Amino acid sequence: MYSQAEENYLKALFSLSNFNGEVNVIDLSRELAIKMPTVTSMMKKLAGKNLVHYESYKPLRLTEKGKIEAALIVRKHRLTEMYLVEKMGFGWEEVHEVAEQIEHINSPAFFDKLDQLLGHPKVDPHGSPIPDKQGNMDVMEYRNLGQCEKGDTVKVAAVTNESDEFLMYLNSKEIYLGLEMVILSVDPFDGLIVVCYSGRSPEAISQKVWERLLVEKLEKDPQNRK
Amino acid sequence: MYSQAEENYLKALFSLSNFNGEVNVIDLSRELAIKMPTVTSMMKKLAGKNLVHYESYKPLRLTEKGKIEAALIVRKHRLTEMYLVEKMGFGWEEVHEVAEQIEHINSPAFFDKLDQLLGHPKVDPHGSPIPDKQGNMDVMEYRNLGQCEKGDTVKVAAVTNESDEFLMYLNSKEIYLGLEMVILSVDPFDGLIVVCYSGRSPEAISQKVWERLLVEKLEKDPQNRK
DNA sequence: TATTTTTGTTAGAGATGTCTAATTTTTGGT
DNA sequence: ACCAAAAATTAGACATCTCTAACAAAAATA
Ligand SMILES: [Mn+2]
Ligand SMILES: [Mn+2]
Ligand SMILES: [Mn+2]
Ligand SMILES: [Mn+2]
Repeated sequence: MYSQAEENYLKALFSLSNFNGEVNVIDLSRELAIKMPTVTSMMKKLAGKNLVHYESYKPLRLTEKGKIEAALIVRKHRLTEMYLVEKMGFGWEEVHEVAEQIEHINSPAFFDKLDQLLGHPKVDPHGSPIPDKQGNMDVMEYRNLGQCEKGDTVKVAAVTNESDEFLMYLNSKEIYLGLEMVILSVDPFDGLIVVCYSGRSPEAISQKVWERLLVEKLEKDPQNRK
Repeated sequence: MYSQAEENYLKALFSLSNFNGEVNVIDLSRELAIKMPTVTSMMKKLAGKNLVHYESYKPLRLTEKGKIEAALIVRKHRLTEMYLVEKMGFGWEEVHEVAEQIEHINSPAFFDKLDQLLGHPKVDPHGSPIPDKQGNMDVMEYRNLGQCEKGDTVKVAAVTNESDEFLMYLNSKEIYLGLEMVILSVDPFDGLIVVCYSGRSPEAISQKVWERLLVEKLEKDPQNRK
């Protein structure tokens, strides 16, 4: 239906859309590593296909149709990642690149099968929600580790960066989705957070790392677990 | 490494290469449904990459490098088809189109994983041999059903056409790879072959169908098999 | 062998998606 | 309000892959 290039622009617009849904040309340009004039001309093309609202010098916005089409590509990407991890035995640090390619495959039957074999999963291996077949995506209400305080018990719910270096760093620290950790201290000066998990000795987490971790805050009730 | 277009030309050249390895521009043009001038210019480009021997008005030939690259794409196609059928539950009539796309994915780890999960299969769901990682492909010595005679017992070994209509026709007749059939009669005039298999009542097979079936001739020894 | 048909090449153009250089508009600081 | 910096657009070019029209070579036929 849409070219691979068009799909990549839609997906980038979708992920850059903030609360008001506005995206600047320069941000899209940086995200895709494509120069601004190229972005501008593609935006005019997508506007012609009713996928983007475009007016000169105004911020970009996806149309309703554009949002749905983008979400459907994100769906294919995330189903692919989930299948690669759950059914084929890849690590969560190995799947983003190849999913970036497989998401452009045109075969509804193929992606329906992934979804079926996975039992209609709601999140991908990085904790991101998988949009449904209508293009609706749940908004997850996770918080940043930095928004927690000493004494909180939190559960790792998602990562906001999929680079293999970052994920391999987490692997080396034995940090994975679902892991529960207790916050021992938060340093307001350098942003260092010390946590304890899995019965290991306390571990310092730098801001660079915790900025990329989303967590769920658990009730302070150590009784009813472990 | 190579573009999707280049890969499709390589694969078509590979499959059209007959005993002497020569392919005419017009045949490649028909196979790919691409006009002859376009084919000529792509051949010059592939010759520049040392994948094709090209001389004006002479038949086309893949270089050794071209043969290997082509075989490696065929390998990806056939591993994909095998995985879709064996591990995901697709029918053999559903997989060719999507494999046509997935074969262009650039991810050695992905195809190595398919190969490993499948236990290093030697043939695909249509009975075609899967080239190894060096690009070597076995030459199967199957014969056409038309080259058999009354009384022969044969085993269906491969199909030479992957259209879903043909494969669904075979499905409807309960003909599949590995099926053994006895040839009851061969009509030299209209090419009709009557066979018996699976304890069913005799079935007439038209030339259009048997031309697309490759079989293995079994020893005439009804003793050691049911 | 001469003619016709088939096959293949050349020339020129269009669609897509990218770039750089130059210019314009908007934004932010003084 | 003015100026400088940042952001965005316009203009023009290029690579890739495709096409049609015209022409040339090779093969088939008479
Ligand atoms: Mn991803
Ligand atoms: Mn992509
Ligand atoms: Mn196939
Ligand atoms: Mn293909």
